[in-house]
Amino acid sequence: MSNAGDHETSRLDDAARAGWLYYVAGNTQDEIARKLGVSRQSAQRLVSLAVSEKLVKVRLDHPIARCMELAHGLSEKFGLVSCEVAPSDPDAPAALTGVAQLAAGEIERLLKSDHPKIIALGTGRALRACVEQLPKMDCPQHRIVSLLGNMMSDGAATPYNVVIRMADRVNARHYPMPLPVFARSVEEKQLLQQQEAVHNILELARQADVTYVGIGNIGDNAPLLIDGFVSREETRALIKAGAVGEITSWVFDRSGKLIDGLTNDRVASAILHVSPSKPVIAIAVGTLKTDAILAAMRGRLINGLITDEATAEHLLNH
Amino acid sequence: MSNAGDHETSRLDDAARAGWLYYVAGNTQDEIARKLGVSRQSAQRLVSLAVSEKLVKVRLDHPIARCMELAHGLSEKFGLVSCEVAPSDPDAPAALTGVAQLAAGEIERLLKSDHPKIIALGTGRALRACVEQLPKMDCPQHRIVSLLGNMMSDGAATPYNVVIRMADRVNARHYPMPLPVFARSVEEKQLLQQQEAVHNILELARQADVTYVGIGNIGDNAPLLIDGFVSREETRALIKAGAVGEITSWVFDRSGKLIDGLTNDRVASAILHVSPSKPVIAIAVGTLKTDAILAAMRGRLINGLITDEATAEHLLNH
DNA sequence: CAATTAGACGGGCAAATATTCATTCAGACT
DNA sequence: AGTCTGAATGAATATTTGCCCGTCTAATTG
Repeated sequence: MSNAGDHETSRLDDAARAGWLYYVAGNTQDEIARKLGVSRQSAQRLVSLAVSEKLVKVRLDHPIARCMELAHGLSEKFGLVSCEVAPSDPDAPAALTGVAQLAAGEIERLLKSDHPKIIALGTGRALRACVEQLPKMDCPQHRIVSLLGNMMSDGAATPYNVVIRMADRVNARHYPMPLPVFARSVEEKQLLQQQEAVHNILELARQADVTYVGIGNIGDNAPLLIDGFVSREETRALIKAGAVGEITSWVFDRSGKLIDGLTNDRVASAILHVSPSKPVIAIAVGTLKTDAILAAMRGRLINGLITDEATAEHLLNH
Repeated sequence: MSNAGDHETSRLDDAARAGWLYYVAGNTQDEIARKLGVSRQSAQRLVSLAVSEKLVKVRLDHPIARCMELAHGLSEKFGLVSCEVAPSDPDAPAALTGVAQLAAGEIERLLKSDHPKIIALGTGRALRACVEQLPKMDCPQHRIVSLLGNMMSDGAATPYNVVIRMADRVNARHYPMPLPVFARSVEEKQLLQQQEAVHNILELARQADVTYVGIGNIGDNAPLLIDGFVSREETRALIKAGAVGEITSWVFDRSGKLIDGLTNDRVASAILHVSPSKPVIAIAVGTLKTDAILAAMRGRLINGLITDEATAEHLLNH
């Protein structure tokens, strides 16, 4: 017993020595092997033992480090395939620019690919801000498709038309959806979606390689209400039915399940299709939205998230 | 100006991201390159930037780490070619076993070499304890030579006969010095050293590839006094002449210079020869000895040290 | 506006590191 | 004693990393 213990501790001592020489003194494993009088392989084993035994602790002195940890934590906890957290600007915690730049960077990287991609987009302020950050590019190989109508029910254009703006910037083929966001009735919705053009666009959206969406909360300050898509009475009914958030106007409850009936009967938007190889990434910032974001992640409506530090903190602390 | 600053910070941000992914998340630089959308080379540059900008801090959670730091500090401060620090046992701070094991390990490594080596040894409790830790070995290729006589002036054997004990253990040729430690007079010393055998041994000692010695303090509890080599009056005279320590009975002052006259006139031991390729390593423990050790290092009487944590701390804080 | 120059970039290659695998060795158990 | 087992070892090999160098870009200067 005492022998085994001694043996173990002396091995750990050596591991610590090797770890120190490697990480602190910057020796190569060959040098460590020489100094400790063991073979190079053994030195390597000692170093990796020091790591696996958690003897070496690495810390990163930079605000970004916290963001990386939060992103990692969110990915783990909610099984996301992709998660990025931008530093919050303490002066303007609600500002979108950090997140918008981060998301724009990711999209830009995507667009640089030579392989043709289908990119599906929702709407929303965050997404709009992000598109504004995109540089001029020339990407005729890609296609950008809208997930939801660009009209109000009365035919007016919707305020945050992301697809057209983006296609404009990056010069890609694009497919805005020539529909209202909500049909006036279930029958009208079916009628509209039977049009061949609409059908094709919905099919394209289904095949999208990546999908970026915003997330809206439900309540007095809900985007859907503010932008005039749903009435105050409808909002009340939705809340009563347990609604906490919406993505492309599809309203869902606390567990991320779509609400049956009510406005969802008349939503003309494409339905989301999540799979690990076809990420659906939400861009959403703000503590008001945490319930909606949490629900969307729980219900696997999304499998990717781009947010800011403050929101990420809230999400990890329920 | 603001552009340059922004550029720099965003570069550091990326460096921090890369550093985090590399050191915390354990990604390879290829993966980082893919995730950050840059070339592998750039990812490598970012990681090394994070290191050179001191964004990554490594800490080792193990008592050994402190010892390594102390050893490093001592090497730097006193230009040692070799320095090792053993953890002090808090229960028995004066115990030699930690240091003895460490030194034995180093000697064992040396003995494992196939190249014939000449190893010169002094005496002392520390060295003796160290030799006791050596395992049985078979090293006929090496030679072990004594730096100083193994007799009292009256012909009795000296108490800590290290050479014979060690040669016994490792089965090497050995050369004990058939002399008293101190001659009775300058004339006797010259006479003794003119013997051919003694002359050869001294020459061998001069050529030694490595030399291990103890360090003694001077004073009421000096080994030289306790073991009966010098009298109380001689000790007083030595202290008056500025003596603070001795190595192989050669007495030196605060700055590491050998004392002129007094007992040094009659010392029959070999004189130490220090050079970077022929290290002279002291094995010395105890806060009583710090002055002696400091002096020996200052005067370049030694260029290597094996000690324990507590002593090392004292040495570094003057 | 042209010339110069500092710095970033990526290809290619050598060094360093990680992993696999067959072998050895010490201790446990029959 | 013989045999088994599991850990440790070093050779071989695969992967990863670090660095040099020619090229390119963009900013600065005359």
